[in-house]
Amino acid sequence: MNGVLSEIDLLGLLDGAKMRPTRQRKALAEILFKAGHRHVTAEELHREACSGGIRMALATVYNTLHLFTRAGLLREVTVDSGQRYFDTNVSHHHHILNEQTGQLSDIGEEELLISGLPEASEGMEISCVDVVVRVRLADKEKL
Amino acid sequence: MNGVLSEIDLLGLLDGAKMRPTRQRKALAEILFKAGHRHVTAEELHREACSGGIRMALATVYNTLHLFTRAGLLREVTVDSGQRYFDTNVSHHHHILNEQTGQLSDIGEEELLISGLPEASEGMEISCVDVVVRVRLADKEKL
DNA sequence: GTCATTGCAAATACTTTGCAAATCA
DNA sequence: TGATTTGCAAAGTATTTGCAATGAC
Repeated sequence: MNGVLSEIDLLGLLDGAKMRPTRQRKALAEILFKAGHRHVTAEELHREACSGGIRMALATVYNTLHLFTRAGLLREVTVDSGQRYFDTNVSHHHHILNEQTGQLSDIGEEELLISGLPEASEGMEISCVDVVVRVRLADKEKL
Repeated sequence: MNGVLSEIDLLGLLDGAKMRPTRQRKALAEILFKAGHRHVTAEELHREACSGGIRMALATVYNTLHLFTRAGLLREVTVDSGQRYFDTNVSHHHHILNEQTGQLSDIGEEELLISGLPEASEGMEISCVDVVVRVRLADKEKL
């Protein structure tokens, strides 16, 4: 079954990250990792957990997202100055952002070729290059 | 004098944007536009204004930044989920971000060549493509 | 049973709104 | 003078912290 993790996998995931498998963490890990790649905000994830009947403070969602990120299970994506997005795809890649809905999707790193990148200045190194393609509804009224 | 705007220019700038030349706006416009291109956060700009002896609420700085942005005098840059940056260079271009200091600098649009961009899906159009090159102090301890 | 770790209330950081005061015609 | 616009206090979001309660061993 593509993308589906069993209970065992979730436990292994948490254990590998040296995190105790609490009720809340298991619930969040399941939502995040059970079905393919996802992009979530803390608020969305919290809402989903609540819908699933898991009582949890929003702050716990934030704490868990940060712990997962530190453990390399998630990656933070910066596309909005108002909200943090977390991506379950931790390999390096780029993003398409729907400006109207806030919906994010992936562009594989290998799909884009960027040339002309400047040298990092003396003593500095490039840590990563992020591309965000912003899209919106096409303007039908265009003259 | 390279990059220096006279009082007349500042007034013309505000007038062109149909904004009344209040004491606060003139002060902020002077800080922003008197010397080449800048990248500022509201907080930084407020601090500078205060240092220059111009009393002003932080909220006024935000309001003015938004008004300037709507008037096309500034452009918002998204590189950090925690803070809004405003850029006095309103032509389309890319950025280098120093992850340690938060310092931003420009990469001209013509310097980078990006190939392999996906088509916008049906009914959508690409509004812009933003590249952020994140740099940090080179790791001298590298093995 | 112990004690590192968790989960969440309260605090903080950042930004926006609503309206009294100021400004221009 | 009256409509319009401004500037800022207060309110609203988004996120982080500190510590009492918990739960893994």
